[in-house]
Amino acid sequence: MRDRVDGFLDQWAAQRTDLDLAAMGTVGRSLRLARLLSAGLKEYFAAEGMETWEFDVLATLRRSGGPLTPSALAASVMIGSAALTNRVDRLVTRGLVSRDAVPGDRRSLHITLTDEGRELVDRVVEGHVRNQRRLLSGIDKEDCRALDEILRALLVSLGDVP
Amino acid sequence: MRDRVDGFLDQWAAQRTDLDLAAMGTVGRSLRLARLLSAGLKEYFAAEGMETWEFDVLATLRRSGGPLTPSALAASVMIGSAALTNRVDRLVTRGLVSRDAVPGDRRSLHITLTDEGRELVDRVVEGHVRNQRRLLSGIDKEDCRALDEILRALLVSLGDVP
DNA sequence: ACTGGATAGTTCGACATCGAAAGGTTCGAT
DNA sequence: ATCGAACCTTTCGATGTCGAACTATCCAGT
Repeated sequence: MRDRVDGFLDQWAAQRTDLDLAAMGTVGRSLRLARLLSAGLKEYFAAEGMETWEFDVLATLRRSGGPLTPSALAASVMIGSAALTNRVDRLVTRGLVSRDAVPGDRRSLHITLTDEGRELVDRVVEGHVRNQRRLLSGIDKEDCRALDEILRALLVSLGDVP
Repeated sequence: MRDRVDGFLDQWAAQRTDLDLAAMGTVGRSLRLARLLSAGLKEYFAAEGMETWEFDVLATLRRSGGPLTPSALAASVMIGSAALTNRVDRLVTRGLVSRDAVPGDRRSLHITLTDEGRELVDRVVEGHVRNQRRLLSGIDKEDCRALDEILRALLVSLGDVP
């Protein structure tokens, strides 16, 4: 069973016999997998009339259990503060979140889920986890657990720690 | 050893005790790893005075061993044809590739590496593979092999086959 | 109090990407 | 031969993101 990355590596091996390509394969597969998974997630959200970024923001608020500041949201979603302002604007327009003053610090804000926003994310997240299971259904439970542990070790080694 | 994704899952578990979050962890880690790896690659290319997309295009041409059409390039790099036109324009300006007519089919073109482009990619790819090894140095060789095989199986199941 | 430096969020301009439409070219069926 | 369908690439308009500049607010040291 060969994937597209195997093809890339074959091509490189034919052109440059001096390179050690093992790492290139692993990195290439990781990047490629992420693109395919993103596409798979997007597909489900689109079927729910939603953009991926909308779910990202709403889900971050939902799982945190309370309001978040724009800075915290931006950091969590891994985008710049400018892009976040834009996203919050549109979510406010759609009535899914609200911008509230923070008592005690007038520089800051609280982004809060509205009832409608909360109901939406609570409904959509259920199909979302089903969709994620579907995307991973090509490998068995044991491989999934092994994958998880290796990915965690790699993430930690790259500094992705709390 | 816990990563950021473990934190996300804890938050979800605290808010929604009814969800099975295993798949969410795996997908989340894959996406997060890809972002960190991309950042790590970008760092090296920047040190070489290069953008990631430039290496993508040049490397695709280099490993294929000969000219490619814009369509083939766009498919390989996973971008739209419009974006590719833009990229090729800039690479032509920098003298790294050329656009040549295809004898026998005037609809199409050949994008060809210039000598300068080929020398550049041949030099940069060596540091690139070293950099990739560095990014993966947090896990041992055996885990790397296991990771590779699981990723390949997953990619194939998602349709990423030649 | 007051002032200088940090912090929070928004606005602005530049830029890359995408989808759709357009402009040329080739191939096959009549 | 010719017409239309299929194909390849570029152009165009819209959108989303980023970095930098900007405004407002807070805090620490004098």
